[in-house]
Amino acid sequence: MTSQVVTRFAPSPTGFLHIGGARTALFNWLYARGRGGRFLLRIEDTDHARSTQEATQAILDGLAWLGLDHDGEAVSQAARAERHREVAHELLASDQAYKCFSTRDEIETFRDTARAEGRSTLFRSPWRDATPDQHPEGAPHVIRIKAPREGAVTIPDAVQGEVAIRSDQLDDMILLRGDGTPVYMLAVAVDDHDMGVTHVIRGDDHLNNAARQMLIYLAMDWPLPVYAHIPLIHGPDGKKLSKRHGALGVEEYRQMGYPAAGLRNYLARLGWSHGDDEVFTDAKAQEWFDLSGIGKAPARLDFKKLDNICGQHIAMMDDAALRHELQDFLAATGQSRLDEGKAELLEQGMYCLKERAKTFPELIDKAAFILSVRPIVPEPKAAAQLDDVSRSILKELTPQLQTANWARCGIETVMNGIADAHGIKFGKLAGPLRAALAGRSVTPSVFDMMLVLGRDESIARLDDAAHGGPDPS
RNA sequence: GGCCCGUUCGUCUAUCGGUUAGGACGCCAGGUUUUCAACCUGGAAAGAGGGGUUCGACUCCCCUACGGGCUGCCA
Repeated sequence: MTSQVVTRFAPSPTGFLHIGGARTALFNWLYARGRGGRFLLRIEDTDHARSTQEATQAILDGLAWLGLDHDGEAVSQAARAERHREVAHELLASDQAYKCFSTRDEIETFRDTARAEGRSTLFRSPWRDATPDQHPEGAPHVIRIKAPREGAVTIPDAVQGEVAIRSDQLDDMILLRGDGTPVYMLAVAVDDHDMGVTHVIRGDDHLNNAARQMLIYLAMDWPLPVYAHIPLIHGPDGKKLSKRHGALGVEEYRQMGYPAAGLRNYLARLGWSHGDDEVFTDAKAQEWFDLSGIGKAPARLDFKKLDNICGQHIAMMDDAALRHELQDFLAATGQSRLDEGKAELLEQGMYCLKERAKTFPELIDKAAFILSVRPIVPEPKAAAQLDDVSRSILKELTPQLQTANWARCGIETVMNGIADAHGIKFGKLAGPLRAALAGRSVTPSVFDMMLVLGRDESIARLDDAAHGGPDPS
């Protein structure tokens, strides 16, 4: 293999893993994984003031939960400062960068007058063509790149097409600050190159930056990566995603009980499509994902669709896997895990629950009949179903169930028999049975509940209901 | 202000010069049903506006409007 695909996700550790960042990571992951490539992680922690260890951990946790595994250790950008400086000095040596002694005040003044005169505010340093003997001895200075003054830089972008930025829009950006620390643009270009990144897939807020970073590639004579600037995600109102839209961090989605597989699927479809395919596995997503399928317009978050996709994923998930994810969800939300007995029963009953839930809390709610223990205390609505008449029917029912063939058809036969004997339809019986078995008026099928609970537990619950009540005498 | 990017049903999107503009979510109606859900059937619903180019534009070009981004010794 001559050219292995290498992608990367490069978040700055200033907070939790943003849902938009998660999608960027997903796209990079899908692209690399679908091509037998490598997916790298780089923490852009060069801003010491804002970067925190907690944020780094939160990002790592978020990626882990989402199942976006990266290859190798996460790279700390800050730790590579020496290498960034090295490149800056190489550029200086080859006369493609220069020392600039302009002070912040001077630059400020330059911008003010430029603005006042309606000219470009891009700073033009007077030091660009100065010779070393003109440099003030030991004065503080930054190192700037010599950006081309003529022509344009054209970014070949796999999503946006060829985007040309005229040189008069590009200033001699700073490479090394006055204190010698490297600036973001330098660090990104150097790191991407050194890490062998072949495809830079990132938010289109970096589209303009790509031209600046290309300047470094060009000056160093490095081969360019393939750029793919993807549109950002917007809130349901079409505005830039912000706190008022609710959930921003993937951790919040986890807390809400969305399965990671469903979130991956939903996020993948946001801004990317493969014909009419809506619901798919990771394997399919990896197989299908391609830069050419990415759209150019920003997409809005739609929780209704997220719900639906997640519901479908829960429905198609393996019962044992679902059981474990549910336990993890409970633990992650500070709830206690189910004991093994309940968990086992839940797994057995999963077949009649999983097609009814879009999130884990919903699944747990639907599983109330499994999780609750006798005596079942019916909710008001369910209690209303247990009148004297239905109680007496339940009393009749239990002995018959005792000897019934404990299978769907066997139970059904008994139920229909009882209903017939009382000249009612089975539907009339279902309400009281729900109340007795689950204490609720909305439940899965009564047959499924009885099958999952087993003969003894079912009969015990029916007995409880038949003999309970406000005035048994 | 300058530059860059974007604009198909309410939402996610298909279409890559010729289609009754397709699908999905949601919504509405009907059906099935043992409640809810699920499921089945049907329905309403779109090319931002204006100019070109062309035999023919959602599709190509220009303008406008709107939205977003960049324009830092932030990342």
